[in-house]
Amino acid sequence: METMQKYYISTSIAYINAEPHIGFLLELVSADILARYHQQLGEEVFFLTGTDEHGAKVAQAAEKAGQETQKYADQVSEKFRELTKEYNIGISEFIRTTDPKHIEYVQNAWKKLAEKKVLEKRSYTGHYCTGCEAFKTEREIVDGKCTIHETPVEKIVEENWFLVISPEVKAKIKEWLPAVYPAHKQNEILNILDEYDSISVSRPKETLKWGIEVPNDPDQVMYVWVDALLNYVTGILVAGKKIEDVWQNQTQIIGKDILKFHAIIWPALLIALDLPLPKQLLVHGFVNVEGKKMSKSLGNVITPTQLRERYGVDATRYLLFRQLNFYDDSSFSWSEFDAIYNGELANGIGNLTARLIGLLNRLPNGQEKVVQYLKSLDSEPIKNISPLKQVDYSATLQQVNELLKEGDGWISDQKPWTWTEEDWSKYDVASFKPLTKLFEASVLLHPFIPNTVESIRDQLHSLKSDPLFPRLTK
RNA sequence: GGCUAGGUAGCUUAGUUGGUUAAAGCACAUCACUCAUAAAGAUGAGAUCGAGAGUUCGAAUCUCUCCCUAGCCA
Repeated sequence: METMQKYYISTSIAYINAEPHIGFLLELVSADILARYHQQLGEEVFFLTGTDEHGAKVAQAAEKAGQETQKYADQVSEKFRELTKEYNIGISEFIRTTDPKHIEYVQNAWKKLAEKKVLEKRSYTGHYCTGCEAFKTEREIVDGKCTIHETPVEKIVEENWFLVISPEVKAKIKEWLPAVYPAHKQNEILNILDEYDSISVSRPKETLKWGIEVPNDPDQVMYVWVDALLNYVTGILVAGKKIEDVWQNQTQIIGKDILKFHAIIWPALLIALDLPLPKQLLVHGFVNVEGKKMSKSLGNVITPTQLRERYGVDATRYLLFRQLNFYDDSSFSWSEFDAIYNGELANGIGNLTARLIGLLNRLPNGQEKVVQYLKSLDSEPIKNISPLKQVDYSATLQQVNELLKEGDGWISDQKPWTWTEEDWSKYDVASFKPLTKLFEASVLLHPFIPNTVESIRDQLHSLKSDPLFPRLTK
């Protein structure tokens, strides 16, 4: 028997020191679109997301909230899980780095790293910023303060475990670079790669309490990134599956801020653990708001719930990929979202569907013919030419709009509302172009707005129309 | 300071290896229409393609210098 082609897609896991915002929503939806597209292609899809819950910042946030750390983590993690439900994100598993299975695997993995002698204990002197959870270089410190957080850095001398990035590992990473998209990110990695021979991967317990203990060295706690990255493996175990059954044909989606970790530490870990490197690493940009960086202090944070309340789930999913540049930084603006909502969703696909159904109702035995015709259409060719195959979201939506335009244009040209019964009898439903175009568009749209595509199908089957996207009035 | 990406019509963007009047959508103006969610259609106006210099018969596209934006690294 032929085995199904497999597809493993993951987002980065969200750090729980803040609540979900539009940036993480974008990442979740981007993964969901690819997951649904590969399901359309008949592949067996495993889709993982989750929360990253260790590190000093989480402990601090919990303390500030006056809560026990684990309770705090439970609570914030739940908000991210709710987000996946709110936006119809079809995940297979939601991994939490405080899951006992995760912790157990990470400790075993560490032992394996130790056996392979890629870990070394050394003394380290540095200036640490708790805000960044990282040691800072002299340039990054002004007047003894971190330039990002403007809080004092501490001078620290301590014993740390280091992950050695050997020349062999570097060579393997270089070979793997074509997996990184967009391609220009590959150069960035090459530059960074030369600068690291080893990376500190643990901290003394007294400075970092909230984390996974280093096996056989109870005074040390793992650096959050070692712990966090392994979620991509442990998520499979938590889902009750075997690693080798899922760990094939992986696509990982991350934000550009964590490229370094995914392009150096992560491959180094995988190589040491004898696991293949990901097939594809997609790196997306940041979402700014009206041209400015989104931040709590500016008070311009856009939440997923605000978007849903204004546009609804599917419209938001569409707008995110129509208006924002996934692979670059881009700027969110309410007025742009409104304009595209009205222009392409209400006036475009929504209106065409209603218009089409109105006309098809004039066709003698219309409903029966339409149902039969739709049944006979084959969606295979459309799926296979979808630019989603090249992970090109915006080209896909552009194609959708061209199809809809063709459909609308045909109606305006042929003026079927002027046809007599005799005229109608000359047309069979298969040559009614807008119906075909709408069908093709809906196949391409399915991964983006699955519920709406379902409604379109239902409305065509019943030939009763109901506005898919009610116009925004202001 | 080094590196990466970007700077194209009011806005958001396309522009493959240099080649005829620089493309699309939104917004705008005019005309026409009424099957549809006060929607759809046609036409038009709107760009010295960040600045300068160079290579070339010819550059938004290649080279150099500079300016601005975002980011990564030291």
